[in-house]
Parts: sequence; structure tokens; C-alpha cells
Amino acid sequence: MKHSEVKNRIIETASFLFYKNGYNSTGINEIISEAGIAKATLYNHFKSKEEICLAYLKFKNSSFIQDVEDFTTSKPKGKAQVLAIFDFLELFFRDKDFNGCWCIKTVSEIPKDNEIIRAEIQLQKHSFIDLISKLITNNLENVKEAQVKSLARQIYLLYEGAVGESHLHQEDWPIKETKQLCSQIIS
Amino acid sequence: MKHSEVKNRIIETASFLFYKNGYNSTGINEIISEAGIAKATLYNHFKSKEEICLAYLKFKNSSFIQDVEDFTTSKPKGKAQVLAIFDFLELFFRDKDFNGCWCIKTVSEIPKDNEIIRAEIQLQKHSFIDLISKLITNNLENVKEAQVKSLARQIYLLYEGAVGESHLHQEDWPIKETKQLCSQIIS
DNA sequence: AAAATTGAACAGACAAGTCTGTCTTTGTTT
DNA sequence: AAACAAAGACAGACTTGTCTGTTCAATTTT
Repeated sequence: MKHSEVKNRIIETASFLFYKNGYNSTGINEIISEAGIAKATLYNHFKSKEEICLAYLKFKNSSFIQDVEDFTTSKPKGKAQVLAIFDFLELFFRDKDFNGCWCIKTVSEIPKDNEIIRAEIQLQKHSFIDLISKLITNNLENVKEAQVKSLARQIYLLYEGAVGESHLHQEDWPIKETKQLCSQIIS
Repeated sequence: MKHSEVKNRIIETASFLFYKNGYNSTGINEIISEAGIAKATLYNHFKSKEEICLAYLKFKNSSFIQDVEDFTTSKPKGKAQVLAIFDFLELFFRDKDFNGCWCIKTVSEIPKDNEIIRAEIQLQKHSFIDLISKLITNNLENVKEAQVKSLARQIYLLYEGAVGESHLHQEDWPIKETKQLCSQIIS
């Protein structure tokens, strides 16, 4: 196996396990045995478990941003493209591997003073808010420039609430209610 | 110290540590040394760490429900009493011990198949939704009976989103934005 | 006297990370 | 083409330390 392939395999395996079972509950031994690699190989690619955690967050986020962009742009222009993020979430929720937001999960597990992980997570969330901002300016003509930031944040908050609560309750009414609410505020 | 006082001391100490540092990261040894009791005493009151976790969740929730009720009823009747939950959250957020939602934190840490903990958390959230429903029917006369459930859920989702995101970003704009949004939908 | 608490030792599992030494693959040099 | 070298992957033992939960004799409280 190529060098970069091994690294990807580690990231994918660790991501699957971290997301499914939690960061603290997933041991290095579990990762290597699942990935079918040796421990020294893992530590040849990552200098610590925390470094794998960062790679996990980045991996999840880049897939997510890509998927959301693809999904929304496949919808007809206008309000529909904005509301599409909730339809995307509905699909995400129905997936058997759905386990809520990886950022919230990770923040809940790491010590409060871990600035490195926290900074990465805040960065990711801001990139998502930026995506929503772009969706707004591209699709909602009647929204003034000065309102975009606030509106993007509100939609973001609705989305995040829906992710967490649909996961907690294991039901999809949080998605439906927030989509309904979003529809109200963009009309 | 009385028997029940010891038990309360364990619950308070464990709650403080679980909430601050996380459930998995808090060991039994830390709890007993912080509470100043012997390990056998702890296991005389609780048969497992999971049982302490349940007591922790119940302890946090009953304080919370009580505090929210006291705070909202101290405000003038009408819209203000509903919006007061976001002012309450603002105070909660400014508290140095604020660490987000204990339910979300705990759900993020426990195995997916732990039905006992999960059931308790869902119960707590429903009791909070009930509280919001009562706030609506007591304060918003123009809301029809049939709309109460949906509106309560929406306000609940706004609140929960605000808790999680203010914690994640360590800023209070999520609280301000959701309060603004709430104000819009109840007018 | 009965009940509860104490400290300390204990068991057994598991954690992150290091290290030794071997095997395989790749690419370069002769 | 053959010999060689360097890189990286391999298994797995090992260190150091933490974890939950149990046991027990001694002491304190009621």
C-alpha cells in the first residue's frame, strides 16, 4: 500500500470509530486493528491521538461542505436552495450512521482548555456560516446586504439545533420544525 | 454527616466534575477525593458509575427547571415572560461554570445503545418543552390551542441551539439571534 | 450493639505511546 | 539485468499509568 493510502485508511477508520463510538471511547488499538495496520505505522503518520482527531474533524468537514454544496446547487434557484439544507439534513438523519454533529460531540469530550481542537471546530462552523451566506446572496434577492450576516447566523442556528435535537430524540420533528421556521423568516 | 447528606454530597461533587470535565474523563477516584469520602462509601450509595450519572442528570435538571420557572414568573406577564428564557440563558452563559447543555454533553459520551441514560435525557427535554408550552398558554393569548405544541417545539429548538452554539463559539451572539428570532415568531 | 464510614490494598482490564527487529517494496547504482 | 540501499510497513512486547469495582479490618457514629 502506498504511503498516502495508508494515511487515508487511518483517517477513514478513525473517523468512523470516533464518530460512532466517541473520541475518548475509541482506543488506538481499536483503530489499528480495524484499519489492519501496525501501531508503529500509525505513529509514523500521526504524532499523537490528538493529531488524528484534527484529521478526523477536517475529513468530516470537507466531505460535509462538499456534499451540502452539491445538494443545494442541484435544486432550483431561489428559496428552495436555501431550504434544501434541511432536506439534506433529513437524508443525513435517515442514514444509519447518523450520530449528530461531530463538532459538538468532540467539544463535549475534550478538556475545556484544548485551544487547538476548539479553534478547528470554530473555523469549520464559520465556513458553514459562509456557505449559508453565499446561499442567501445567490438566492434571496430581497435580502439587503446588511441583513445577510444576521440571517445566515439565524439559519445556521436553526440547522445546528435541528442536528442536535433530531439526534437526541431520534425523531425528525426538529428538522421539520426548523425548516418551517426557516421558511417563515426568508419569505 | 447524615446518610442522605453524604449522598447529596456525592451527587453535588460528581455533578460539578461531570459537567466541568466530562463524564468519561471524571474518575471515581476524583469524585471521592473531591467529596472527601471513601470509595466503599460511594459504592454504598450507588451501585455503579452509571447510577451516579443518572443522579447527576436529575440533579441538574431539577435545579434548571426550578430556576427557569422562578426567573420567568418574576417577569411581567406577556411576551416578556416567554422571551425571558433567553435572558435566563444569557445569565447562565455568563456564569464562569457554564459548559453548555449537560444532556448533549452526556449523549455525546455514552454508547449509542445506552437506553437508560438516553430515556432520562429525553424525559428531561420533554419536561422543558412542557414548561415552554405552559409559558405560551399563560402569556400569549392570541396563540391557538392547536399551535401551541408546534410553537413550543420551535422555541425549544431555538433555545437548545443557542445553548450549544454559545458554548461552542464562546460568544453570546447565538443567544441574541435566537431571542430576536423568537420575538419574531411570537408577535 | 448495630450501622455506617474509613483507608488501603487488590484485581483485571485497558489506555497512549515507545521500541525492537523483520519483511516487503521501491528505486538507484553498477 | 543484478546487486544494493533506503523507506516504510509489519507484529507485538513493553512501559507507565488510569480506570471501575471489590474486599476487609479498623474506627467512628448513632
